[in-house]
Amino acid sequence: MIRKRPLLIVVTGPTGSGKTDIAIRLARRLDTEIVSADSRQVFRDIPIGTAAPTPEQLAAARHHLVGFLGLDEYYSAARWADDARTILDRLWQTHDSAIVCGGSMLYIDALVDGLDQLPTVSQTVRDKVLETYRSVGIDGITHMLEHLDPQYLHTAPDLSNHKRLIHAAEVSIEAGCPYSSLIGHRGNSARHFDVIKLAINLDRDTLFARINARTDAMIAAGWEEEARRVYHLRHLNSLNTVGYKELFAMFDGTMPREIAIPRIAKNTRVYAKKQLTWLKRDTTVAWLDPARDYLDQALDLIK
RNA sequence: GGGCGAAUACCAGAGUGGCCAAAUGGGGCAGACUGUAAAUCUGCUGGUUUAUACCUUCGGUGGUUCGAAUCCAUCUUCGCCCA
Repeated sequence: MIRKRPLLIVVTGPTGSGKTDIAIRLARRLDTEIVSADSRQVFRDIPIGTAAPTPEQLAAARHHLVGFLGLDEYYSAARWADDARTILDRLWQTHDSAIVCGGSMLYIDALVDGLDQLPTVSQTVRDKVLETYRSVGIDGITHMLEHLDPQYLHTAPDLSNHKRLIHAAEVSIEAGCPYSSLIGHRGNSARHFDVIKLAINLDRDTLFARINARTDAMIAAGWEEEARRVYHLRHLNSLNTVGYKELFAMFDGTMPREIAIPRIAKNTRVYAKKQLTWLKRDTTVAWLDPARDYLDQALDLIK
């Protein structure tokens, strides 16, 4: 297959839908490699709880951006997109295609559609805004934005979301100009590669049954011991994650085991639903039919 | 056989005369999303396509009352206690 432009094949779908297996089959078939698009699998030391590719899977196809970061290291969609681009560009020197596989939809969009250029917020500014939030609450942040970026307050889709308000305030301070003046330009940077997005579409019952079973399997595989080893780091964002939150609460004694384990499965289902909501509005997604062989469909679509 | 208590929406559970289609939690459904996103946030969850509107609900039936999930009678079921 000779292509004028390199091809990026995105394999995505809700958690527990079997993305990794398909990506590996595709990679072997196309003789290429996989870049993981998973905001938690990037971290070291938590492979069980993040359902990271197993050693066997890693041996079956070359994976990138898995388990390479310390739990205390800062990371973001923008950084991931940069890292992914670096790897992909290198890959495309010797391959026509490459695969991105994962369920972190924001990360995938950052790579495919680009993000607006924003300054990286310094720790000083971060602390300052956070201090305001802690002492005055979300009203304090809203008040800051009335001066920093009143426009954002008018257009913000959700004024109850403190994380997003805080982010707008931080960026405005760091950049010295309103956050809203910096965004809205993404997509301007023309891609030099083609993209095909494949998403797995299992029916809800099947997907949820798989998630429930996987939760049990992860526990059986030693998830609790893994979580205990990182318990002392529980305040880190990297561990503000489905599963670890519930296990930590269980270790703390604030949540009984018979509540915690089912809740992990439940919160994973909720997460899967959020991923589906995100994908649903992405009109560029090609949904794979679970009744047919995924690899055949993928290969048909790539032609 | 006798005594007491309880029956509320998918579940648990508040409510004890009008402000109740009924708190709260769980579960479910739907949505938002451009820099820690497996995060964070939002809406709905009796029916009527919309509703500051109407209709049907709080175990069954019958009453009292201008008005009942709330009071009375009775029946049914469940729990506890005494035999």
